[in-house]
Amino acid sequence: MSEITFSRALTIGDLSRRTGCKVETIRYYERIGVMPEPARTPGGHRQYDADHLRRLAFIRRGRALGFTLDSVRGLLSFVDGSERTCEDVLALTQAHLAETRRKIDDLRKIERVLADMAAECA
Amino acid sequence: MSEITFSRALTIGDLSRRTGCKVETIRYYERIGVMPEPARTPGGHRQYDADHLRRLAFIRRGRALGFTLDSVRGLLSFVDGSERTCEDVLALTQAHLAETRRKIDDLRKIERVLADMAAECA
DNA sequence: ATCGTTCCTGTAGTAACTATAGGTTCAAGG
DNA sequence: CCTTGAACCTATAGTTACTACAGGAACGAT
Repeated sequence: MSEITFSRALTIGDLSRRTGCKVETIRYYERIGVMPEPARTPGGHRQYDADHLRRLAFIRRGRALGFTLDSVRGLLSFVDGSERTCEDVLALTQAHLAETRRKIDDLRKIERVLADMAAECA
Repeated sequence: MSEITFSRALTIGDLSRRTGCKVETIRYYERIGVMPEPARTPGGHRQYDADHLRRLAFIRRGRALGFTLDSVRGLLSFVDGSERTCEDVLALTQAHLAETRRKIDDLRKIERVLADMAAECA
């Protein structure tokens, strides 16, 4: 239904604006291997597509939530379609699910504290 | 009701075990000023109390959720009872509340992705 | 053709830890 | 009391995950 497509390739600057991720950080992600090397123009400029955009958005979301790059790398390995057994997948997702739920609980606590402070003031 | 008290002071190791924060990190927090300098034994060992424990737990929770130390410092300034106007408090809490809710939404998305993956497997 | 913006590589700096070295203090047991 | 091993101390160097130049080349609109 809502497939994202582009007529032209995205520049690194486009990707940066759409994800809020700094250009230098995108190049850094490529260097350390969490983002794949994209195609290049004859002049050497990087050309990205919708997949790159989705992947980078995923990485950024994970990082903003306190997951380490290594954790994110682990999550991405599902996307990268490596041959894993069902048990592996279940074990990994369960662990991450538990962590994710803990994080939501913690955020709820902070939310409460902040809301209470604001209310006390008003 | 559930006031936390200790008969003896807590060592830095106690604090570390109770919060899951490394000893070195606690000393680092003291150096940069987000944790106050605690009392010392005659021999120079740090002595902590329940307030220190609560503060450190708060810092760790914030950091684990992707807030910067600077953001956490901002949140702590409420606890530190500085004289702020009501407007200041409202503005700061509203900003953080918005961020907190965004983070919860993002975690929900990740939770969904993970749950779907696990379900697909089973 | 030119000109401003954006891109390139490479390197150095920053934030927030984390680990190691070399030495001192504490408290439990003898 | 004295020893002894774990936990503590300071200081410093290393790691992770960016972030910010510097110096130059490519792009696209005029």
